[in-house]
Amino acid sequence: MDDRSKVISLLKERGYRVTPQRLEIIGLILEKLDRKQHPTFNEIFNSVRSHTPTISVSTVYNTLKLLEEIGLVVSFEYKGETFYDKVEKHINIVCLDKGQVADADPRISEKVIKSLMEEGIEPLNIVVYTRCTRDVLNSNLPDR
Amino acid sequence: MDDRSKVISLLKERGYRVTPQRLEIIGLILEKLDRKQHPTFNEIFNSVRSHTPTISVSTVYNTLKLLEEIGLVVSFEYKGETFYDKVEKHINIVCLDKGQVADADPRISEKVIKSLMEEGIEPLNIVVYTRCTRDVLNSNLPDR
DNA sequence: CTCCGTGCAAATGGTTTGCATCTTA
DNA sequence: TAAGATGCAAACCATTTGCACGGAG
Repeated sequence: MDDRSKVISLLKERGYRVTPQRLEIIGLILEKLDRKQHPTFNEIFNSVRSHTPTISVSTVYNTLKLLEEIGLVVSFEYKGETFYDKVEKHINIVCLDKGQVADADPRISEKVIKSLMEEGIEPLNIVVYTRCTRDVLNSNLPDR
Repeated sequence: MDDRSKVISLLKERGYRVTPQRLEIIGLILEKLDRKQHPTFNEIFNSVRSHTPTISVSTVYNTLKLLEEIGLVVSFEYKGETFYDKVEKHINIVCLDKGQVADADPRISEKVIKSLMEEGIEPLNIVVYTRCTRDVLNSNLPDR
């Protein structure tokens, strides 16, 4: 069962309705996250709008909040914008110089998360702010 | 030489003027950070205002940005608010349930920062979002 | 005396809210 | 058909901007 189907049954389970708008948003955000992107609200809103021009901001906001609540995505804020991300455990590196966001090397993430878990901290999302150099961001440069 | 004096000479060095407003803000924020607080913009603004009622929002914003630039503080955003913090290396735990912010146990922070540095990442600020339990936040519960 | 900094008010931009209308279950 | 979702516009709130005035160097 893929993520999309999982989310749909989760929605039904918890008494939320499955609407075309929600399906559209779920499909698009999963697509972006699969590509290792860290989409902002506006990026998500714009791609949703390009498919469904009448959809409203409030619907997209509500849906994203819902998806966060049911554990499909996590979010964090930077420079006044909300970024969305997959729940899968990893570290987000925010480059203070360029304002870019990228995943840290999985091996680093694994090590750090292990340290945290050993001390009883279950991280849902980790954001590390740094002055980045290319080699830190590795090959995971954001492609937006 | 204490932090306050260091900042003042840094300002002069870089050609920034030392104004009574800046001194006031620097004094108050250092006081809060020394108490292990994680003040928001509004908390800082309000205490500054209570001492200097005519100071403007823009001055406080400008000064905080300046202090971040010269490396006195770091900041991160959560639920639409900006939190300020000391630069000293440590991990901030944000509790998604209660919206509280607290420092992680120094021993955990040390371990995690060591892992990051070993991989060439120099963290200026680390924020871990979690569903907190009292024992994770330890004795470092925020006192605001 | 000259810039830089300040204060004020208006503008901006992301997010939320209220409400009438529509739709899922 | 009834509770819940949607779309729209207005409201909100944190932050930024423009500009005349004031003070640090």
